Amino acid sequence: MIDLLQHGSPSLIDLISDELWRQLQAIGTVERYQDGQMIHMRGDEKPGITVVLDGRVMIGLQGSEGTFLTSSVMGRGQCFGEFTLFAGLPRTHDISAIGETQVLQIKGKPFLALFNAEPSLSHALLTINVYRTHGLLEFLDDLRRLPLPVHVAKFLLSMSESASNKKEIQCNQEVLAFNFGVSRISIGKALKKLEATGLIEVGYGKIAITDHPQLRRWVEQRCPVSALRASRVNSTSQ
Amino acid sequence: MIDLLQHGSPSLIDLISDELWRQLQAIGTVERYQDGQMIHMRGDEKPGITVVLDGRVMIGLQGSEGTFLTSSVMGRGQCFGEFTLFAGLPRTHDISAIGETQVLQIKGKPFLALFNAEPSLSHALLTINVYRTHGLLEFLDDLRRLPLPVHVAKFLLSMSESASNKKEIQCNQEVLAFNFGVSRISIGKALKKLEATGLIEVGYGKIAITDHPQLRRWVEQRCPVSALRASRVNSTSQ
DNA sequence: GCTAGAATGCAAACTTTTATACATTTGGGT
DNA sequence: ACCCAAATGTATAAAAGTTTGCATTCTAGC
Repeated sequence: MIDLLQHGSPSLIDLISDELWRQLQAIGTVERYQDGQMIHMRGDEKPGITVVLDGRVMIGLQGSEGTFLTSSVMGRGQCFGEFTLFAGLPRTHDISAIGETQVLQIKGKPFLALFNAEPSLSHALLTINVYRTHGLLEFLDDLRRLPLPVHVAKFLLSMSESASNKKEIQCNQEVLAFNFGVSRISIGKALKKLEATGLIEVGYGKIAITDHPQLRRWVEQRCPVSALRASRVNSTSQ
Repeated sequence: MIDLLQHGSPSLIDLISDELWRQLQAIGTVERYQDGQMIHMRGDEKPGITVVLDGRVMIGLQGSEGTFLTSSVMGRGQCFGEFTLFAGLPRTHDISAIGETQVLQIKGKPFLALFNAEPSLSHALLTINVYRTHGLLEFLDDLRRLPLPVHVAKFLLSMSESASNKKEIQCNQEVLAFNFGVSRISIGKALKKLEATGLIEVGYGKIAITDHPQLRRWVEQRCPVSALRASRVNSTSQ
């Protein structure tokens, strides 16, 4: 799954202890949603944290006539809503379910109470947000500095690391194009260019990385700084 | 000052109590740097938080040919280094002083101790990072969706709010161009277009907003959520 | 197997952006 | 008041990206 917020950032469930996770579940309520159902709407005033338990949620903005512009997609363990809690502002995005989805909904007050009592929870939240900030900054940097094919290659590498199948990334070119803010045609050209090196293979709704280490080297040679970071995620949980 | 990380996000000093600020100062050490002096280097392993006390710091990457590519500039009250603490990775950027600069350097261990004992500190840090994430996401969204002149206008508006002088933004076109990832020429054209509306005035190393509310309306007319491009980029399921 | 819908490939005309080069303007410093 | 480096304006060719339209390929579902 292609995503700017999620990619590279660890999940809340992975970052906290089983005990703390149980506590969170105790103060929250499980909600079930059908495919396409709205979970939150832009402008909602109720602050709270949501954790995806099962399925996926789509974060974006509802356009006119049912069109939806996605900013982010989150899967199991990912959480969102921190902005309503820590910035004290209403929801900035619409959030809806992809497929049958279960989420844990935790209201602002009980969450903050636990947050104040459990440093490991704030530690985990901070870790997530620090990774998100960092990932976004780096993506933006690359957007400004790298030619499209190189940037795409780098992104594919980093996606493949958090994917279930390391060799193959499940995404169509249109979604990819939107992430990079360019047209499908441009992405197509960039992918063709990469394919010509023999390091990736463009499929139908998927992209395969045929030679991982070689592609990494190819990207590193083309980055102005040796900017490809090791993706070592050591959860500093206590 | 033009900056993606800082703009819109509150400063640490503003977010915490005087008492907590004193405690932070007690466990940190004040360091002084001359203009251009290095404060941290990419790759440094020492984790810690730094708070700018006076002057400014430049966060960026040393390019291949001795050039410095700025990612961010931070002023009094802003803090950085959370990534070294909460992601457990070495410094990802070079950081150097702009002008005579004082910073409060707090080592990882004492900071985390205070962090664990004081929920208001973690609350403040989270607030900062949540704002940063949000600001970056929105900027990225605008980059993909808005024509350059509209995006520039929106950015100028948001900059002017955190500027010392609300009517005038101190920045040259080259810096602006880098922030948007386009050439100086493109920014120049966009600014000329905006100037033609009479809502801003382009000066030498500065941009003046002549009619704040009118410019705001001008931007809103051109990027309402309801009028987003009706592209079928994202279907409800994959 | 078929088939329909989705995804991709491709080409031509086009718009936008870039790079380059140079002229002009500005404003701080001596 | 002058000088000069920095910032901006402008022009043109080249490169990159977009739009449009349609052909082709793939795959899930019957």
